[in-house]
Amino acid sequence: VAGASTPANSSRHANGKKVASIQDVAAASGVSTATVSRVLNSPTLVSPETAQRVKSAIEKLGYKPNLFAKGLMTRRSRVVGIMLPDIHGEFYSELLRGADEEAQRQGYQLLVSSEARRKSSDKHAPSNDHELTFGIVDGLAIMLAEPNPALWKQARQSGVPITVIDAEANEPGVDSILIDNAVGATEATRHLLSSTSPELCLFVGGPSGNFDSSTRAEAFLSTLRAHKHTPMDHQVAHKEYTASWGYSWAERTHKNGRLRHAGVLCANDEIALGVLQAAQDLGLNVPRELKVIGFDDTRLASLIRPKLSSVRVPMGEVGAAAIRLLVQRIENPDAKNEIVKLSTRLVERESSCK
Amino acid sequence: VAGASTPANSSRHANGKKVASIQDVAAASGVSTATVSRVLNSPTLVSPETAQRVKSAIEKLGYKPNLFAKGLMTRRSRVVGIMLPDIHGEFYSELLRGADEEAQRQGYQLLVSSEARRKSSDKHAPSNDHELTFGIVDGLAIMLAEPNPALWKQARQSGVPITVIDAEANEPGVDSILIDNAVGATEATRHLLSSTSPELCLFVGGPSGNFDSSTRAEAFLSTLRAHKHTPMDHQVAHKEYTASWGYSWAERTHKNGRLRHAGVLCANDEIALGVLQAAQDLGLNVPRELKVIGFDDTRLASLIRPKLSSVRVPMGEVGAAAIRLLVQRIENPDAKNEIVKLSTRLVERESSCK
DNA sequence: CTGAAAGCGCTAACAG
DNA sequence: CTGTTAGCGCTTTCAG
Repeated sequence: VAGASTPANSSRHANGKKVASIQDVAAASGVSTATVSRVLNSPTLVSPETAQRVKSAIEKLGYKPNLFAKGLMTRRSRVVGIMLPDIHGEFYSELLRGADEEAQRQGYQLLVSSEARRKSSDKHAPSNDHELTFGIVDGLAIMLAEPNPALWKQARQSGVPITVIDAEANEPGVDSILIDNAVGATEATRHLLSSTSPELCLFVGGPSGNFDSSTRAEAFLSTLRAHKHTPMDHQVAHKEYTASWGYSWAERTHKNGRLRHAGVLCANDEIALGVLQAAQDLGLNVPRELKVIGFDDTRLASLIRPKLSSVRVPMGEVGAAAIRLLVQRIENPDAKNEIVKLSTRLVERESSCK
Repeated sequence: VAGASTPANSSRHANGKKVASIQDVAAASGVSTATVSRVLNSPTLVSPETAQRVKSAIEKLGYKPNLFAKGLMTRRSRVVGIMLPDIHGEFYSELLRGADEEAQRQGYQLLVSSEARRKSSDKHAPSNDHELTFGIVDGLAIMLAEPNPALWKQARQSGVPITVIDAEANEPGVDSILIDNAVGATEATRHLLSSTSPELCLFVGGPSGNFDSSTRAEAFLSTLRAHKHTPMDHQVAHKEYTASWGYSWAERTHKNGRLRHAGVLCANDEIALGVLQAAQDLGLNVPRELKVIGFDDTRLASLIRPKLSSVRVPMGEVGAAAIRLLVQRIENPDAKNEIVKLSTRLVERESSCK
């Protein structure tokens, strides 16, 4: 085994470019492939001199380990997947950023997959899009904003460690990240109640099946009850997470004579923005004649005027926690289940002050 | 080779769970592994009866091909990487969505990596974070919003096909997606000029090194010159892509007596929002006493009041085009270079009308 | 149309 | 500390 200095065994990429393999490095540095492998993976096991020789060969040849071959042995890719209902929007975007940062911190790459993908295609076809996702990742963080048994089943079947965001998984070996919507929603409702009587407090929700939206509505109602008020049907409405829904809701409510002097809690900031705009168009002064509180505390909230009070949801931390738990489980599959509950809190701004 | 119906050769996941291998399927259906492989990859080469038998075995065993082994042979992962300066924000978020949708359409998964990752860690350490990214992906779309030779070099060395977003790569085999900032910026400037004299037109830019921001500024200046005006220094300012920069710029400009009756083109919508808010606080009516145009046409633009005129940049399409070109090149490495230039256009709203 | 056999590039015992 | 050896699970000639 001579210290040949030119790639002998070199292989090639799919596109035809040749790449050095571990064999080439071994040959070039006059050691066995095992030693090269050790230099890379267990440096303590190899003598400094040999290590140095191997390293220069690696450098010279521009050697990059073939991750497929590596993964075939180690059954690890150092890639984690994250599956979200959608990728776009302030909300998911911040979550994704948090996840990406944490993945980076842990030395993992992030494979992103939005569920929106599959919606666009045939809903009924049992698409196997995700098998690919599942196949290569070491673990999967999956956000279930509403019930989705099909997706859940598919994820479980994949066999990789899973972390669930936003829903509680009662299965062994599955960790959960929960958002404590109740705390913030209660705080917000109490804040409204400090200047508005219970019967004038209103909740404008998102999709009725959405976990977050319904938990927020529930907390709103409980708080009203705690204030000796039995909520009436019209005090809670559900539809979607958009400004135009907020706008139309406000118009209609105003027509019914119920908007002036109301205190409105919205299930997200966009809805709140719609309400705010309707108020402006209807000539209602916020906060004097109408108090509005949003949810999520997206950048929007502090950017618009009047500045929107909003319940802060730490989306970045949610994403980070999901990845953190996931990596923990990947590296220690038998650890006991963990549930991280991230709190929310009201950020008071102009739109709700007395 | 009997049709054993229980996994004989079954292997296990990293977490200890056992999984069926192609061998198990072969045994269970009484064929060779080669045939199983053919059923999956070249169905035409195998008789319908055999295929059926194999398929049921696959189904029964819940067999999923091991993508590492597969990749080791095929040198393909069907994963493409996308590397962005940041993940968060309306802008990148929309780009990412477009990329994800296109990847889905093409049957690829999307591995996301923000450059922000590395900034957080030591800037000087020649981090090898990205080797991982590069190692497993079949190709890489990389956005270069400003010069970054180090990253570029690393990407090129990886050997995988590359598509560049926002910068023109003059290297063989590298495709580019360009945003035609000039068209929209010119259109916007002309629009301002229709109601404002050239010396009252102002440009508020983002970071001075940013490609987009400087191209927009350049087009702004050219248009002024085309209108027989020699721009003065104060007519263009650069700093950052934030509302607070827009706000402070507007305050200062007002103090200098140059804001009233001005026509302002901003390098993005957030800056424009800052200008709008300053105008409001300074008691300037928009659009009567001040015209403002943003850039990017993010959701923000149509959400705020007055509604912001803005130059629409089709970020979703940028992301989609990047992935489309990339996949094309992966599947046909020797095709000639392609440059896709996506156009921009002014969307007139309230903030700039006469 | 199907099987046998040869690896892809790497890691991980097991010896020395 | 280092080399030898035996695969990981799959695809792909090459023969039938």
